[in-house]
Amino acid sequence: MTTRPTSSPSRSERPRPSAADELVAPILRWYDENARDLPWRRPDATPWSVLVSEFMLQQTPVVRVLPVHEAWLDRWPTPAALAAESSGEAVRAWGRLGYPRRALRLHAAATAITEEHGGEVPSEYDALLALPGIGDYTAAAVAAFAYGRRQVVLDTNVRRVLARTVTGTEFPPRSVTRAERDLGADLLPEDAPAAATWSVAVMELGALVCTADRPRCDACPVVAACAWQRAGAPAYDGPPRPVQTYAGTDRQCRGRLLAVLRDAPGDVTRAQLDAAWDDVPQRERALASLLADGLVAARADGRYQLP
DNA sequence: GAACCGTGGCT
DNA sequence: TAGCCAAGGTT
Repeated sequence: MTTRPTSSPSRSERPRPSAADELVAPILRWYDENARDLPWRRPDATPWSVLVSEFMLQQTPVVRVLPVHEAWLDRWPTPAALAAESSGEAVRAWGRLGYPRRALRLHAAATAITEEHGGEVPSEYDALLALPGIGDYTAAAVAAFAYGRRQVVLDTNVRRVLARTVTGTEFPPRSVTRAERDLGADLLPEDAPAAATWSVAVMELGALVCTADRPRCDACPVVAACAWQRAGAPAYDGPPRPVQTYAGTDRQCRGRLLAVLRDAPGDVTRAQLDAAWDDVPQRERALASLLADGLVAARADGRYQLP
């Protein structure tokens, strides 16, 4: 940390002159005392374990990921082990985590890692980003958490914490903005390992304390410095968030059809699939999309199976 | 940028 | 109850 003279131009240009000093150290201390003991955070966790966790954690709560992640690593301890099996086995092992295309992409990523990276999970952001199913967040997260690289990690937790503590709004913008990236880069500690710890610490604070609804501000290590709290915790006044309907949608229909395949030991008949959903046009549409996605395979004998 | 892609727990 | 939310990515 550096001490800036009060007359420094850089100080007057910043809305919160010492945001880094006020936030980083307290949050690191808080994390040291409050971090959950998660398998993919342990010292002996492999980059593959971290990668698998990041795929599974996309839009899925930790508690549901834990048992599937453990079984997955037991069965496929390396990318090559997964790549050696059919993608259908990955879809089956994915269970009910949701968004089963992630299982397909994880299998594809394992194949690419095996064939193009000698079986080792890449440590470079760009190489990770080029893998199937890996976008900006996951590439940064794996580089930081598996390899200790210095990366700006912006997930929904980090964005919400920064929106509140620094920007003073209850929620971040709908999509990541340049301002958020700049802020993330500003706050990131210079030292690479410290930067990685900072990133996971902010994520943890967002997951456990600075939650989307009913944040536990009484337990927050930076409540005194929080711009949102200082402003009186004004209610969110941005555009309404789109309601995510589910019942009766194609997504639910796809889920029902895939569950039939997942729960069957081998292949299934068309009649078995038909029994899972009444609306015929919707069922046809859903099955066609599952086939197009590669989540279901049609057999020559008219039956269906996982790929 | 918007739409789409699962699932289950909570309030 | 029904909306809301959970470590996003792809098209």
